[in-house]
Amino acid sequence: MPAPSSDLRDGTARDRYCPAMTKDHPSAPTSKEEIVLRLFDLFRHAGYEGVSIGDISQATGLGRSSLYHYFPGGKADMANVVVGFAKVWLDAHVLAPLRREVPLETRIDAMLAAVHRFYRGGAAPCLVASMLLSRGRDPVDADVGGLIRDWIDTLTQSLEREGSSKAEAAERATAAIVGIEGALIVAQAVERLDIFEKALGEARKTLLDRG
Amino acid sequence: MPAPSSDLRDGTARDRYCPAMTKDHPSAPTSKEEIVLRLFDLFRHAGYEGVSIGDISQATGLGRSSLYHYFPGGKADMANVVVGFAKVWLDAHVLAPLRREVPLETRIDAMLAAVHRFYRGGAAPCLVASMLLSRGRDPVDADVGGLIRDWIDTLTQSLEREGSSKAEAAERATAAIVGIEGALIVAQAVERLDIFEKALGEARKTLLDRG
DNA sequence: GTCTATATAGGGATAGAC
DNA sequence: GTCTATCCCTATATAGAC
Repeated sequence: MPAPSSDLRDGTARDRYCPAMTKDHPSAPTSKEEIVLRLFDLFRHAGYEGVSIGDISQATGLGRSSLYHYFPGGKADMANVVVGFAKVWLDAHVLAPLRREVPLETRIDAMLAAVHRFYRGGAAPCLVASMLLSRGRDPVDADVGGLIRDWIDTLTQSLEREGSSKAEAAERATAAIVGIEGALIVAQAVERLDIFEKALGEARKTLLDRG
Repeated sequence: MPAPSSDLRDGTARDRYCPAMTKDHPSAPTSKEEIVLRLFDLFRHAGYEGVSIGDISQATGLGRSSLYHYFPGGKADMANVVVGFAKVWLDAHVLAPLRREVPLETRIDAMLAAVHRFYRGGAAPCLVASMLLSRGRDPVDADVGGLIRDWIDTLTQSLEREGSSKAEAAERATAAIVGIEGALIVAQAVERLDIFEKALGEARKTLLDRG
């Protein structure tokens, strides 16, 4: 498995040079945020149990000692930080636009653009789906399901502001997210990214239809 | 993680008593099909890397030696057999009804009933989604994505017989399966099985709407 | 077929020097 | 902060007796 870059960096993240970069990983490691981004990519692709410290060391270019320096709690710590990062990123880029005081269409399109970026056009799996697999067997205590819950809730509230009843808004919000999550699975299973693109379009229709 | 029964047994599977049943697992093991059913449950819930031989031994009540007797190829062998089982079950219970010469509504309802049973009303994850996680890193050579591909193709053909164009039939078939797969993820993430039930209803509408 | 015992590798994690 | 070396546990898999 290669270690693709997430391209989820914020403008605020000024990369700094890291002298530790040495051997058999694709490119130089950088800031702590960059490290977290690579961890995020690993966990979303392989789940908690599917990622080894060796994988992480290779993907980041950091030795074991460095990793345990940044994450004293070990692998569980890393996973929790990754979930926290996802929560922050989701809130900043996907949910925040939904709370703005702009037309519904503008809000939805902003959300969908962020979603497209977040999942790399359907090429990157959902962290929640990947981390759900080991729930109950792993030492990760972060609330992964809460990411989906927050997303549904915020989207529901955004639709309610347009006059929909709470029940109908919740139904549409849920349906849209169900379609996105399902498209990620199916697109990867049959290796057809157009399925994800199509699903985003369907979600848009679901959310805007006589909004 | 408990070891729930799949309730996917065929009528043809006559359970036979197995003397090896001994210690700390929920109920007596039985035929080889019963063993595969338990493996299926383990892999769908935890993925390939998330299941250990110890887990399997406990869930089946079989010692390591017995497991390697039934599956000489070890864990990879077990996973491949499980994927093969899923393929056979899917074909027999989900796809076969779609090929029958009965009204479309009858075909779709038969498929949905089987799907409901297959996923235990949304409580059981999709094997494909779980096994996709380790693809490329594990020794499983079975084509897990092929399960989804076959499903889409058979459903598409079933819709085409009703006069839909191939393109539209494929779109609807894909959308229905996307909704089902997504509902499994979301339902488990937010722990609301009604989301899965609702998704089956939506799939039905998608597939039958002016079919 | 199943058991006990074991081989071998890889996992996560830590110690202590630098 | 990073390195080297190491500890300890678990994992898969096998051998050989019954």
